[in-house]
Amino acid sequence: MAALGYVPDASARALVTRTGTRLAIAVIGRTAAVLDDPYVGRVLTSAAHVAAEREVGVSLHWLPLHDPGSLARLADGRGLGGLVVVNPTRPALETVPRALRGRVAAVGVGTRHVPSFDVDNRAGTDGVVRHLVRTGRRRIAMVTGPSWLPCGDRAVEAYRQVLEATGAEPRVVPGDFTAARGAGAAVEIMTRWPDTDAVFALSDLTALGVLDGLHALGVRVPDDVAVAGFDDIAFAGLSRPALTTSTHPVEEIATAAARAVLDRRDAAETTFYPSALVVRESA
Amino acid sequence: MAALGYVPDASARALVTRTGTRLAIAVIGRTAAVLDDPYVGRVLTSAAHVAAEREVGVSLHWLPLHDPGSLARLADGRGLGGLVVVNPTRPALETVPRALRGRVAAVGVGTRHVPSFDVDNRAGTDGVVRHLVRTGRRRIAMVTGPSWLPCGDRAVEAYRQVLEATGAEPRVVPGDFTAARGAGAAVEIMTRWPDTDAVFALSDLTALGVLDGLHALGVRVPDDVAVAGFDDIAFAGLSRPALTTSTHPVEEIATAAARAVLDRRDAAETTFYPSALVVRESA
DNA sequence: CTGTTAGCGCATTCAC
DNA sequence: GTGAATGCGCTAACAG
Repeated sequence: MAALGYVPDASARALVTRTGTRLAIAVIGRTAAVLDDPYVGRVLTSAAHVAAEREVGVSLHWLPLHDPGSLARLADGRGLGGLVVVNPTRPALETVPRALRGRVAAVGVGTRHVPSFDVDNRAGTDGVVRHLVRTGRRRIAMVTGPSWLPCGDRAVEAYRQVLEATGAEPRVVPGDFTAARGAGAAVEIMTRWPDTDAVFALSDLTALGVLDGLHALGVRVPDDVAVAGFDDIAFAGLSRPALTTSTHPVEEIATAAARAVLDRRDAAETTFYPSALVVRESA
Repeated sequence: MAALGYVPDASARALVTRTGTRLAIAVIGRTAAVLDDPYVGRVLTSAAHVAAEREVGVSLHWLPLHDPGSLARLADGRGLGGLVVVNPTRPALETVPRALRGRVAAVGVGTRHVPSFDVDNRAGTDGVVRHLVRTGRRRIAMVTGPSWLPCGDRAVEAYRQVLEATGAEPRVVPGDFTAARGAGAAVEIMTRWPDTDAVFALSDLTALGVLDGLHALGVRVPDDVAVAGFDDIAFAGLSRPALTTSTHPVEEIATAAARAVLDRRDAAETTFYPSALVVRESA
């Protein structure tokens, strides 16, 4: 039959199975940091590409962080073939209705019922901070992500552990993934701890902002202070100095999440993807 | 009835109207320049957001440039609620079947049957080049886009006209929208015309590459040579020196194109969106 | 286990 | 004009 070029009609199937023909991508958070994040575009692009093979489409939903009902409302809608939640919080995931079990995946932390496809932030951070230590840095500061993002916890923990091993005090400053905050964080760090010799930001955009902030302070990178980012966004290699960072297979992660949902494969509770150090000029 | 919260079922409607529940985004070209272009992500994000309101989804398709049949094959598939073609060539648009008339839009050049939503490249280029002239530059070179991209023609034409008005000779070098090519183009330009005092690239990524190339040659920007880009990508404001460019409402354009298709509004043959000069440090 | 049938929710058609 | 019937292409439930 397939030899005759038969292709099932997605709409008809969706109608009768009451299952919908679209894959919703829900991004938690509506701050500028999230809206402008190229990361979301990469996830969406990969998902839309996977969806194309299955005759379904993807839709994008930005959900407010502090409205627990919004995810449930989205998931209740008809026409939903599946759901991929980006950067979820665990409480938010608890609100997805049972009916969607097996058709939900998370890019970020997951729960017992929602399989997670995520970057191994712990190992990634460990790799970056160890690189800083290996190249002679000892007074290393870290700019974190938004406090509500659970994925940042593992990274901060890894940073603390490496520093503890070297006997150094942690110097943690809160960030929000924006470049503007990076510039501010740089000033804050150099004011509080003037002898800082390295800054690790949990976001490339923030790291680029740190580069800017340090430049404005007259601090040379990497001579005086090394700077490292996280994610390896497209521009990381184009900044001056080119940004040392850790690269993540975002496309691969998003593709796997989309496939897991569309193919109703029950994935492992958590699948970690490697974070790989990319040494450029800034550290 | 709507007061009772009635929402039509998209799948059922799609089934009976044989019209599909997804909006396909077809991107013409499979070169690295297109695949890595953040522009596509922005278009897709906007389209997916519009689609979300309509209970439909979007799918993404990268079409080879030299396979005229690919667009027709895509358009023939069922499940297609509409089609938005990004960066189309006119011959490619001619291949979309009649059945889709009224449900196709182009982001880029259009045809009689395919309404176009596009940046006013002519006015944008005019604005940038005039700015260079106004700030004292006279020997201005231009790095174009891929030759097959029709949208570049208007820009090159505008560039030539401004230069003609100043009595200067055009210095046009072919580009491909990549940063790597920008670096190469910079070398090429400074070799062929060593007295060049400004470079305008029809792509920010290329302009950033030009910045790199000039830096390697020991040329100071903007003191020796001014550099201007086109598009105002996210990183344009973060490069050093920050890139002077022209900003485009990509989200607005993509949203309008998606709406035109999904709402079956017959749009004007061409809708131009403004290109607005953003003066930063590089020019 | 194979073959048949009812019906998903809507738009279109036809009868009135 | 308003209202009932048909069928889009498929899956699930059922009968043989």
